[in-house]
Parts: sequence; C-alpha cells; structure tokens
Amino acid sequence: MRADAKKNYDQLLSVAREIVARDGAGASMRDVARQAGVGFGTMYRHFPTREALLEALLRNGFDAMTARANELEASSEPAEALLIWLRETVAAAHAYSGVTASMMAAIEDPGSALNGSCVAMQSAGARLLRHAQAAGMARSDIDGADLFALVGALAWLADQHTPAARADRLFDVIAGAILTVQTGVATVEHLATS
Amino acid sequence: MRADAKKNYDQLLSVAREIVARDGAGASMRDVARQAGVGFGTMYRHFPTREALLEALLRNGFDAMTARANELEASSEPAEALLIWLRETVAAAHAYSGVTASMMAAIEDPGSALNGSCVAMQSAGARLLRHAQAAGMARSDIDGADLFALVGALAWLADQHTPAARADRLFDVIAGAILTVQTGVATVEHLATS
DNA sequence: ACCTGAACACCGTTCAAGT
DNA sequence: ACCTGAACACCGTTCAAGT
Repeated sequence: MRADAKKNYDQLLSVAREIVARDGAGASMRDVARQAGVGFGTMYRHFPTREALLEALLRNGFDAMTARANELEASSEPAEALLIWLRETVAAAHAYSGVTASMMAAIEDPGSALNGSCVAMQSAGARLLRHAQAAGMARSDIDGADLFALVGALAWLADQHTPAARADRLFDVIAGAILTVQTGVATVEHLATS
Repeated sequence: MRADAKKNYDQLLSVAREIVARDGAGASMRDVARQAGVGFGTMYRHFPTREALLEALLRNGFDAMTARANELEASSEPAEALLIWLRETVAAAHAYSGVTASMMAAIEDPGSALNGSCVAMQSAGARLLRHAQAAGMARSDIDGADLFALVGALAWLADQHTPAARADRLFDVIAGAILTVQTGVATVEHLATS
C-alpha cells in the first residue's frame, strides 16, 4: 500500500469510528468520505461495501472478546467466566448501535467480511458455555448459537433507549436463565448490585 | 371524509400492508404511494409521517392483543394466560419485521401516533404478569415494561433469520425465566413441542 | 497505483398549482 | 376538499478522467 493510500485508509477508519458510534450502523457513507476529506471513489476502493467498513471497525473488538474468552477460561470458574464474558460482550456489541443485526446476519453468511470474526467469537463463547454445562452450572439444552443470539438480543435492547437499570435487570433475567447455579463471587445478584 | 379520499385512504393502507410485510418497517414510502396509484402529497395528507402509517397498520393487531389479554385473564390460569399471551404477542409483532424498534420507541414517546395502542397493550400484559406474580407463578422482580422489552427482544430475534426451532427454544428459555412454575396444560415444555 | 467527483438512480418531504 | 407531481435536499454506488 502506498503511503498516501495508507493515510486515507487510516483517516477513513478513524472518522468512521466516530460517525458510526454517533449515528449507528446505518450512518451516511458520504458523510464518512466527506469528513475524512476523501473522494467517494477512494472510500469504495478501500471499503467496497458498508459491511467491509463495519468489519474493519468491529474486528478488533470481536477478536478482543475472543481472546477475553480464552483468558477467562483459564482464570475463572466456568460459571463465573461465562457470566463475565456475557456481560462484557453485550457491552462491546452495544458500543456501536444497530451493529448487532449485522453481526447476526454475518455469522450465517460465509461471504460476509464479518463472518470470520463472528464465527471465532461465537466459538469462543460456545467453549465457555460447554465448560459451564460440563460442570453442571449451565442448562444443557442450549448451544453456542443460542448464546450468540441472546447476546444479540441483549445488545439490541440496550440500543432501544432502555434505561440502564432495566437493561441490567433484563441481563440478570436472561443470564439467570442460562446459569443454573450461583457462583459465589460473581453471581448474577452480585454483578447486578456491583 | 369525501368518498374519493376514503377510497385513497383504504387503498394506501391495503398496499402498505403488503409492502411493509415484505420490506419491513423501513419500506419505501414512494413505493406505497406509487403502488396505490396516488400522488405523494395525497399520501402525506393521510399519513403525515411514516409512523402514522405504521400506526394505522399496527393498531388493529395491538388492540387485538390487548383484548386477547383480557380474554385470557378470564378463561385461563394466571401462568398459562401469561405464557399463551406472550407467545401470541411475539408472533404478532414478528408479522411486520423491524416494527419492534418502532414499538419500543413509541411507548416512551407520548407524541407518537403509536403511543396509545402500545401503552394499552403493555398495560394489558402487565395485568397478566401481576396476576401470575400474585399467584406465585412468576418472578416478582420484573414489571410490565420488562415484559414488553422481552417481547420486543424475542420478536427482534425472530426477525434475524433465526430458524424457527431456535426461536422456539429461545422463547422457552426466556419464558422459563419469567415463570417460576409449570402450569400443567400449557407448560413451556408443552408449548415447545406442540 | 491511486484519487476524484460528475452522473445515475434512487429516497423522504414540501408546496404551488390544479379540480 | 382534496389531489398532483415538480422541486429540493439528500442518499449509495459507479466509472471515465485525471495525477
């Protein structure tokens, strides 16, 4: 990549991060190009679709949640690890509003630029779920895709002007439906009041 | 209303029903006017905002779910009534995809044309919830707004290409988190396999 | 190799002009 | 009273022309 191209790429991404955080996943592409001081064509060269732009924006966060799952797997008890990971993943998905729908679509579409990061993140979550299930601490009739869908639903709820107190309560309701035991340190009740 | 105006109004609504069912809540307004054989201005006269059009489209369904709640309240045991109502309301909300977000927004915005039907429906659901709670059959730490949000989340999930089997399982997970007992005839497990 | 922006086909919404 | 559609200010996307 030529130096000027690299500069445009970085500028585009940095501007997109601001604009998508403000306007959500449906933000104006023209605005991004304009604010980055770059022609529309240049933007389409770097990011041929809106999804390609979202992908570049979200890949880091998704990969971080994948890594976080592995970290928690080593450092915490199964149920606690799952609970902490769920909460952090919902918060991460909520950072860019409207992005959960792209996430749900991408995981079933191998052609999507987001597919890789989504699949990796779902697999990492599924591992935490299986460990909790093996320890008898999570209900055994759900799988990684169910978990992913519930994270999506919680992030969607947080996007809908849901007050934080209600969002927290709904998280507890759903997390409580996944976990079948209290874990001592990081129970649903504990996290709710901390 | 003049006869020609009434005819346009009905035609607009009938066409909108088809188009919104197909393209979701973000469907093209121009398409609706065009397919109805009516000028844009005529459409804006009858429905000044997109929400006004959605309102006319959804009011019947929402009012039906309000009536259904009252009916179930009289005919069924508290937990069973709540469970049946939840399932039917999620299905009704899912009929027009993307509409759940408008629903969530409308209930907090008194200026919205959808506000009335939404509030009435939420109140009816809240009554069913309170009865189940009074009978010790539903968890007591949630309210009508929580219930409404969970219905929205389930309808949203159904909108995201979620396979029916997964959508049913997720309904059971969440319904099971609301209800604290099995009701005999219409348990979560029964409805899941019926 | 890369960048640019006019051009195209759309969109929501308004409002002067018509019957 | 009611209807119409040109007009305005947008949008996503492409592609010939430039450096």
